[in-house]
Amino acid sequence: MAEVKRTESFGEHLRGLREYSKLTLKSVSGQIGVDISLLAKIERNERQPSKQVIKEVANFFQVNEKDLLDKFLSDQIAHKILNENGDLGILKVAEEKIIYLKTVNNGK
Amino acid sequence: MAEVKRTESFGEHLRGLREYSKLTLKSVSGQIGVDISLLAKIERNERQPSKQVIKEVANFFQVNEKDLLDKFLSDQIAHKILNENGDLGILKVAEEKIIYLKTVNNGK
DNA sequence: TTATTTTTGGACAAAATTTGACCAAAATAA
DNA sequence: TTATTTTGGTCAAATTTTGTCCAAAAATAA
Repeated sequence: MAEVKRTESFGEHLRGLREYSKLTLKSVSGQIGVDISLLAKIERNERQPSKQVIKEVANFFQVNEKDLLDKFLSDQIAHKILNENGDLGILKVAEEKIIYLKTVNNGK
Repeated sequence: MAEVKRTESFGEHLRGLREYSKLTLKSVSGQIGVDISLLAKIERNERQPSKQVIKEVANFFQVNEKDLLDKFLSDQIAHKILNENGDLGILKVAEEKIIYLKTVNNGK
């Protein structure tokens, strides 16, 4: 199996899965029903995958869908902070807010 | 000065600043040139502040603009993870990605 | 109480962003 | 070369976000 790199982007990961399987974009795009050009752009992080695409890709490559979604989410967060020039400390604050909101909205 | 609560949302913070100053929405909205209803919604986290609004608010209340922006950013990240049901571990991964990308894109 | 002020909630169109689809050119492989 | 694969760009449709406006609700003052 391809090695797991934590800093790898969603697109890189997806491309890795496909190349490891020795499949072409055409083949994968055909089987999961996603436009070939769109899929190529997702692999290059030029377009975002929809939830539907993430699900189909996970099924197709037999990987955990939640893990894939989380990988995509961490990409989005990293890029948001990078292009807003946000401080790294934001992440700790965000974590506290999440924990706080989870307990406050407990039940709801 | 009003106490600093780390888990406080951007809107709550903004409302706190205004109430601490004993000013009405009308007064503040008039002085910074933002529609009163929009400002009220921002305080209730029903609308997002634009960068411009954040800047004007920071100037008006004499608080650090970057801190305010970071407070807003941490809100956005917290909510994103909460409504995508993302794992808390995402934050650590995002941090690694940010550090990685900063060194990789060093100079650019 | 009534009158005034303040805040909220919703509707609306304009603007901005995101989406999937398509096709031709570029790059790679046979 | 030819065939295959990947890339880069355009496009309109769909979706989301934006600021503005107004009326109702809530709070405060008289």
